[in-house]
Amino acid sequence: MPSNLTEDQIKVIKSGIWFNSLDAETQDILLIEAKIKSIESGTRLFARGEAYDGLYAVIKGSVRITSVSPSGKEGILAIIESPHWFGEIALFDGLERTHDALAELDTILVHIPSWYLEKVLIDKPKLWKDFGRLLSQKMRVVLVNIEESALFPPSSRLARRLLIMSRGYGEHSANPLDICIPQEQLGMMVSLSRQTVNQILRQFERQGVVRLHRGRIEILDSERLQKIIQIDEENY
Amino acid sequence: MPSNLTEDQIKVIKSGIWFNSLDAETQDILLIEAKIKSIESGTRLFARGEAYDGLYAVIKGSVRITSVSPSGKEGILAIIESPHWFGEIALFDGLERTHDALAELDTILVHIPSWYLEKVLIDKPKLWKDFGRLLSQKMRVVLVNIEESALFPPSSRLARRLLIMSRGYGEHSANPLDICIPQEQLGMMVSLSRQTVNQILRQFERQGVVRLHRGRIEILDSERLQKIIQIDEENY
DNA sequence: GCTTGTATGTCGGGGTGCCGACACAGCGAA
DNA sequence: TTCGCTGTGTCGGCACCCCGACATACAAGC
Repeated sequence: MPSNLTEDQIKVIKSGIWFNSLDAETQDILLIEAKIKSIESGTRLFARGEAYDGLYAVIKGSVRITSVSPSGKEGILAIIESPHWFGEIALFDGLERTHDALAELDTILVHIPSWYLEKVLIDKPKLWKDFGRLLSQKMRVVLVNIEESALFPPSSRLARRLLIMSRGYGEHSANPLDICIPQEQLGMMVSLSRQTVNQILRQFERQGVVRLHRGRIEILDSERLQKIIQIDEENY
Repeated sequence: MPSNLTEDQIKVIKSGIWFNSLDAETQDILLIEAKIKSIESGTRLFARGEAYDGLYAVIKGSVRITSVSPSGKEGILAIIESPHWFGEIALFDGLERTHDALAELDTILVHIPSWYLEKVLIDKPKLWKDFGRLLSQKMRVVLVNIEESALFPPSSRLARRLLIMSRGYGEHSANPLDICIPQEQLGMMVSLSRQTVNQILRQFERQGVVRLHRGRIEILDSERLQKIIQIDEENY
């Protein structure tokens, strides 16, 4: 398997549900021209409006997908972690990037350049379906987001986000139960101020479902948290 | 061209940018098994959680894509009008419908059943890319939505929505300049109460950029409206 | 140790969007 | 015409979220 990646890196990539769903041959072919890209914490990978240059997957660290308003407000769309892919929206239409991508920590990425993707896709047009699955998967996540922020109260939005993050976006089999993120960033994800986030979290803590630490939130009882959400939403 | 559609109906379908971008042969093939579906105003076409059954296009009338919270709150994701397609999210993953689809008026639809789509896609896997383009197009719209509601003030969100609707989602070449929708529904799209929507609209009216009617909003000066948005957003 | 920087906990004030309420206007049906 | 329905215009009170401010706590570096 001619590739620029180490055994371990390939193992990480293959642990992702989506990549693993591809047949073995396709997996190998895609990785032929894949390059490792290491970026330091805080570095910008790409910015909104830049040209599409291919797909990325996170091997280690995490990437924050954000957008900034003219007045300087920042909103976090998502935080991409270990075996996940991103940057596929522009794959189909070739248009510009919609968001900024920033490394949260020192981060290692795999990059498949667009010229190579195009080449492979000419040989294997059925692969379009697989990339489409990747896209539709994200679409569903994003639609849930929209619905939440439109229909649910702040506390419920926050709690839902905690549960999502604790499940590691559905791919980590182990339950980390620890969410490593400052409260302010949580706020940017659910459109709440840091203070409000803190207030709600403290309430959860008083109810015994989470424990708060510096830069970290520990989920103690995700089932009770679920129930709290339900009650919240019904009386809204 | 063996088809169940009338000449006029086919003409409407072909006036859509996306469908028209397909090569002529593919267009014909897709329409072979297309069926016309007429539904009365207020009828539900499908509901969240139902099985995927294929793609739809609006010929006449309009379809409201909504979701309802447990407490009964309703949010409007989009209103699909004349030459537009919808229902393609589930095409890739085969999962359930994410939203309810309701006819706003007496509506005529084209339906391509899923079994036939699958058949065509086996012969023409490159078509996956085209459906992916459709999906990514919607993804971009949805992402803009998210950003707006997270970062911009209510007045700006409302104004943006007015401009989008006046452009007919970018496909009507003519400028209708008339938006036929009650203020309450506008509110459901931008997460504002009817009263707040009214207040903002009246302000726009005083500034001379719109005129309000019963169930209708007339855009008088879309450029000035644009400027108002900018100013709004910068001082938020 | 001390210092610096970053994250958390908490308070009070101010703005603003939501809600209930009510009047009224346009429009179709009896 | 007179209902009745639906959409609009408007007001006041209330809740709640944001923001500024400040104290505190933890972590890393010198």
